Amino acid sequence: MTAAANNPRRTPKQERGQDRVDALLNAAAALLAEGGIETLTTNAVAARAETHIGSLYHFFPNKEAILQALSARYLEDLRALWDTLFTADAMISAPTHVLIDTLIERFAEFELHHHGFNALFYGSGAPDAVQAVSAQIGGELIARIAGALALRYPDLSAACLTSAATLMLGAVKTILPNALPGMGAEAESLRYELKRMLRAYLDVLSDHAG
Amino acid sequence: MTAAANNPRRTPKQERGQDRVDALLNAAAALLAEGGIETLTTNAVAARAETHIGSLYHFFPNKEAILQALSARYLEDLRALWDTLFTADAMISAPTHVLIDTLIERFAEFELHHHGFNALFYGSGAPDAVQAVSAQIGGELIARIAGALALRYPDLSAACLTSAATLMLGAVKTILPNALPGMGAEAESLRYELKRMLRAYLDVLSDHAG
Amino acid sequence: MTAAANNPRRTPKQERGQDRVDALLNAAAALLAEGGIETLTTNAVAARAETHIGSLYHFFPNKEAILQALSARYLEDLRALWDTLFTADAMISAPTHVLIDTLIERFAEFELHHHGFNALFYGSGAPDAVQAVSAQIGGELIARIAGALALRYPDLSAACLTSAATLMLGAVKTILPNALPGMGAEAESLRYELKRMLRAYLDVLSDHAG
Amino acid sequence: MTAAANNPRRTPKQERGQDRVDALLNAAAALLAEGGIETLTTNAVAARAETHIGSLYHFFPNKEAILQALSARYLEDLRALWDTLFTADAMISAPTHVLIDTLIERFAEFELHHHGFNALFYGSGAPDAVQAVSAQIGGELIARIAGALALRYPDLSAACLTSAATLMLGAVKTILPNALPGMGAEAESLRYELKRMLRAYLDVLSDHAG
DNA sequence: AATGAATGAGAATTCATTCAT
DNA sequence: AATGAATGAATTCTCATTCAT
Repeated sequence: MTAAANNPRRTPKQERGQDRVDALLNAAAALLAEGGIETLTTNAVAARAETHIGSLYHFFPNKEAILQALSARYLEDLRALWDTLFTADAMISAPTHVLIDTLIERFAEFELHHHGFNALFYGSGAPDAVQAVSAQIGGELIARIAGALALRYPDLSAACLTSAATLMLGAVKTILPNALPGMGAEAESLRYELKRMLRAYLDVLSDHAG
Repeated sequence: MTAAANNPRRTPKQERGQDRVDALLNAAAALLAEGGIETLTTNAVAARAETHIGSLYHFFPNKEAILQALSARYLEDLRALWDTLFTADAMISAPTHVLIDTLIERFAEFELHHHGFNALFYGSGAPDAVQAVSAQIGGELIARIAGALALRYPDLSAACLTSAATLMLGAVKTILPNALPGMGAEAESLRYELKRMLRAYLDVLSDHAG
Repeated sequence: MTAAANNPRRTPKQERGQDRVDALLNAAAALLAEGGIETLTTNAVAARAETHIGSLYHFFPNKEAILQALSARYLEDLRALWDTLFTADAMISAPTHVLIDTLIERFAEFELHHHGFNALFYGSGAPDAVQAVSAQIGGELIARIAGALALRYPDLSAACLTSAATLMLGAVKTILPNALPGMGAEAESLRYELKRMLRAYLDVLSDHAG
Repeated sequence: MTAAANNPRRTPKQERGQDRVDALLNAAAALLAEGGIETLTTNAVAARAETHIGSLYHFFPNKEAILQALSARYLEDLRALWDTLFTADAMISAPTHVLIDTLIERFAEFELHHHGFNALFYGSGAPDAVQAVSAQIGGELIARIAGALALRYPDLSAACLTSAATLMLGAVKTILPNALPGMGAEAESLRYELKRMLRAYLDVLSDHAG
């Protein structure tokens, strides 16, 4: 259960191996999207990836390692997305409503294209393995949000920035999964109000002594 | 077998039964508080309640029923609290910051006094049984929040009120468990920012066409 | 893996339960006798006891606990036997050859009547679980032998007595399983020589400054 | 693929093969010494030898073959040692205490220098594969001890000699691993007593009608 | 009603061995 | 010969639920 123990059992050195790893992660993501962590059993992952339980353990030392690898893949894509959207320039000069719009809409898109991300990131009452992975993603996101806010609101204290980031991420992560495009009128309304709330919050954020 | 049989005034059966049910629910709540849903096994509940697995199934048809009963108990207390705090009068005439303060502080208190409530209500990536129970609590709370908001913002559409309520509850439920009194400076800061966010949101809520 | 964790999961309170426990231990002993620790799988024990794997784990928290319970049963019988044979009187006044004869023959009998004892006690290159149990039995036996020798050779130091006891027990435990009555002429010869060796050793034991 | 092919003097294949075999056997010995037979998995052996599981199965048809090869290597060294120590001359003319001293001290040394030997030879409750290998080593040693004793005690029957050899080897093999130099005072005492026992036994051996 | 034993499907993980490249 | 991915039976252990007493 140590960090070291969860490294991939071995780095696949053959193409076949990398394919398998991908197939396994895709299978895990699909299961996560469909039935949540409850249905994510190692046997199910192997079956879904059309391989065998032994192969799964050839590449991953245990179940948690699968979740971590999946999380790493998500984080990578998330970082790439972030770097595109929230450049220093944008954080300093873009109007608030644009920032918020971008945040919500592009994150919604991300979730639509990354099955399983929700189950992984939004798991609160979940197994420790998921909690850990979720915390890792959350930690990085909070740091990034706080960092971006710092550019825009340079007078705020670090503590205040972190709280604001935590708050904003919390709101997004709780609401967004039920407010994705294509989920109906209620979802649209929710997304709209979520934006209003975040905008209103950012508008008062600088009033703060920090 | 003798003393009891000769005692005409022994505790009525139903009361004994209710005691057992309470003990079982308390046990479930304690387990939930300590180890989350993962550790809430039927055998553990029975053991913790100092009764037997057979007895548990006398009173509850299955595991989910325990969670539902527990949820019902929480809801009862929650309703009582709500009725005290958010009367029509208060919703109409109290200043926004008082409403928000009350909401956050009294809910925080509630959570501190209701072990296991968090695990039950805040479970996202959790077993279906918990999801269902959580949705039930959430549904009622959203209805009440929306109803209360309707008194204060009579021009808003039902859809908008529901979205606002969903949003507010979502923010509270995600942030509060990590922002309870006694959890340190970071928690205080988080609670403070949470209040600011909700206040800012309410302040813009009436700007809406609905 | 702690000692506490290996206590019986619960003390069987119904007759059926104690029967099951006995059946499980007998099954474990039989498997041990027939195929050694290798064949002692929890499923095999349950099957042999004509019960189910779940029942096994109803009574024993894990595999090691089975071995420990079995070991406890053996130890009990062993203690009873020892108390009969090696009274203080016998240790002081019986001729050496009688003591040795008694030791070998009665222990041989014990082994014949306690299937599985060998596999449990004589396991050197075995799983940790067996090592531990074996060490427990060995420790008690060495203490008893040393204690008995102390009565007979009061001038010897504790260290010398312990070494002597270790030595004697080691010789017996290695040789006896291959030298039981009914195993043929070679076995008889071995048993005979074993007695000679132990007698010779006891005869020189008192020559020691200690 | 080029340099090697152009080098007419590259290492002959067999030698490379022998190197691999040696590396594998050393790896097996190391694993045996460190964690016993339990940790000796084929994959672990390959990894430890810095080769691959496929290569292992190039040289050994199965796991048991590794143990047998290792055993053969030990036997070779053991034979060389034996031939040095227990010449016919020594067996006939050396004083008993010198013989016993030599036996114990040189065998102890052997064990210190041959990691894994203990696990292989002293395994009683162990997998069949080990049992077989152990029996092989034991058989040869008993034959040699019996043969050597025959020179010293020409009147004894073959049966008696074999029993005596079995007995002596049994005592040594059980006690010695816990009585090696460098293991502390208790170990010294044990080794001392072991010598006394064997000496006492040899001293009475010739009293026998046989 | 109370007790607690019984059931068995299913979960995670291991490992000797095979085989395609 | 070397590499390392593939295979899958076997193992330990869990837990919701049923049922005999």
